[in-house]
Amino acid sequence: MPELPEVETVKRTLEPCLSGKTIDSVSVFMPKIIQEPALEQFELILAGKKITGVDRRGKYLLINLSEGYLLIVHLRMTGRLLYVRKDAPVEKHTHVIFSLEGSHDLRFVDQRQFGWMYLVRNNQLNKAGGLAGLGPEPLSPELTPEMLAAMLAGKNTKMKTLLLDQRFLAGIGNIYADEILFAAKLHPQRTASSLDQVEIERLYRCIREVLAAGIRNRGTTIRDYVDGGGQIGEHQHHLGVYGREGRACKDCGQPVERMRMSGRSTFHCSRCQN
DNA sequence: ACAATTACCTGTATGC
DNA sequence: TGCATACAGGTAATTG
Repeated sequence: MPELPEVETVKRTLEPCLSGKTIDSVSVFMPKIIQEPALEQFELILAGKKITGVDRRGKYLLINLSEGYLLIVHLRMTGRLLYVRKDAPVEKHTHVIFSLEGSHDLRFVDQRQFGWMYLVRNNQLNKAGGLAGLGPEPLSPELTPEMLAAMLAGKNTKMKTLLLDQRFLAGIGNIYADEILFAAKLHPQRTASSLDQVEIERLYRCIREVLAAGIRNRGTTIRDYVDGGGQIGEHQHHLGVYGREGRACKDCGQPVERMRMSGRSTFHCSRCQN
């Protein structure tokens, strides 16, 4: 569910609440969420650690802890990390509770149980899932149009598939992939190597603009997504094609089409996107 | 290299 | 009302 703009919004809403707080204790109700280390170790190590900061890499949340530890969380489809008062009722599908010093908990809630977390030393983040293999951050200054051109060169993969590949760029998912291609006027089935320089520069600009707009609007809430404070996003009101099958394209009025690519619903306007 | 399918889960929407 | 089916923002593993 959450893509880069949503995870970034969670990060921004949690950071001021968590930084400097000590974790008193941890309760895990769904052991399979914890990938590493063993459950007793997970709870034992976390007790007494202080949270020193919160970062994001792709769709991963990185919670920095004292003594060189790092808690890595991936929300997958329906995961939520919520900063809530300790006296708030424990909602359904609450799988982990971090009891913090003071009045609040950090709770991990996940209806579909796809999310997971790793606790590692902060020099061993290669231990956690696909984190080490992530491509560049789409919004970082290090990504230039020239670099994007080099990444696309010689690839026969279709653009929709490529944008979903976390090793290509980190953090783009099904909604923003469709929105980026619509903004860039590129058909989802175009192959990477077929883009000319003008199209690459347009793609570069649209990747950054679309993701930045998602962050500005505090993420897209279709059904489940909320930020660290439980607030829904607003970007669903600004979507060009995603979820708009049969409705008029905002640019040309022709009905938006839906197809299936890489097993995912893919929306596009066949008049605007070539 | 690239594409397509399945699995992991629960909940919701749709059609009959 | 019940029941079956399809689908949902992600990723990893498997097969072709």
